[in-house]
Amino acid sequence: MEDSYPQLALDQQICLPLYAASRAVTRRYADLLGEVSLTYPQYLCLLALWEADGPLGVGDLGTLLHLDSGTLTPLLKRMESAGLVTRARDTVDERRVLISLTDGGWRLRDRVADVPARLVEGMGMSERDGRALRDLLDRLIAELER
Amino acid sequence: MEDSYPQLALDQQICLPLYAASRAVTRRYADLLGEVSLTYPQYLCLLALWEADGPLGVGDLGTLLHLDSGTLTPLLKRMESAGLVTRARDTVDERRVLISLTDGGWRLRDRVADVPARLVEGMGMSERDGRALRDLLDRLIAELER
DNA sequence: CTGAACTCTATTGCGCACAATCAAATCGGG
DNA sequence: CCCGATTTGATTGTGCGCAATAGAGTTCAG
Repeated sequence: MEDSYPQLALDQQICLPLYAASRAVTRRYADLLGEVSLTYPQYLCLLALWEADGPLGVGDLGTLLHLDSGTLTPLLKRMESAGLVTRARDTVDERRVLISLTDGGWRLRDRVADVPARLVEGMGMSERDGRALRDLLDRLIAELER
Repeated sequence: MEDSYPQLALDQQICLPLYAASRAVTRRYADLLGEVSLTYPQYLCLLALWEADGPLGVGDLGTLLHLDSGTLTPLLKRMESAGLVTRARDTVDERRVLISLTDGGWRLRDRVADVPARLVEGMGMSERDGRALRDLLDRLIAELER
């Protein structure tokens, strides 16, 4: 066996579990969100808009979700086609496009209210471990996005 | 403010940091791997092949990296075009396609040997926290893939 | 007032991810 | 030996992610 590159061993990498876990969670969300024809990033946009309780610019959503306009623009257009949001130029600053929830977008809130609980249930993780994980990840993000 | 759906608050979700951290790490890898024209999943394939020290089937790679053939087939064809691997039917079981490293694929090993160290450096995470994070993620993956 | 710098979104192009489907090869019970 | 079930990889179609670029709108120094 080759041990000349121990630092390249697959099970030494922290990146692979992070990458695999993220995709595994996304797949689980896809199962839960398929019932209401939402993808996981679309669901995240709705979370942000429900919480903001008012229009958000594309850039605001990008900041909240760490996504850029190249991802968000087509995603938001699909959500507009699905009747979940409207897109309108800000009359004050016409560079901005304001995303607002439609009634249909608001209505979905009830239908996904149980999703977080159902997800956590499938993760088999204690409250304490969950907090520890979120804490480590938040620190990692802060460090990497400097 | 709306507090009727506390479980839908963005900062309560564990999914978002996981998702954002994974993409942040991938972006960092893209910076490091761009020098040798590798993408992050391609780099993971190489890690697996270097370690196996012999041909792997597409399915073997899929198991190791938690990826399926729909992702791997075109990815491996691109790596074949780049002269890093060869793809050949297994003469014993002709359903299988064996992926082997070329000399060019082996040569990259030296050129990326410092990547893990450079990544960890930018993550600003102690050895202990790194182990704790990997441990939590491994348990999460095991639970979600049941 | 004006033009250069800056901000914000859209577009393009490429590379994943993955569900669904398919076809070829292999295996296994009868 | 044969046929149905299983395994394996390829294909197709949709939806992200993101770098690079473009272009309209805004700001601000001079």
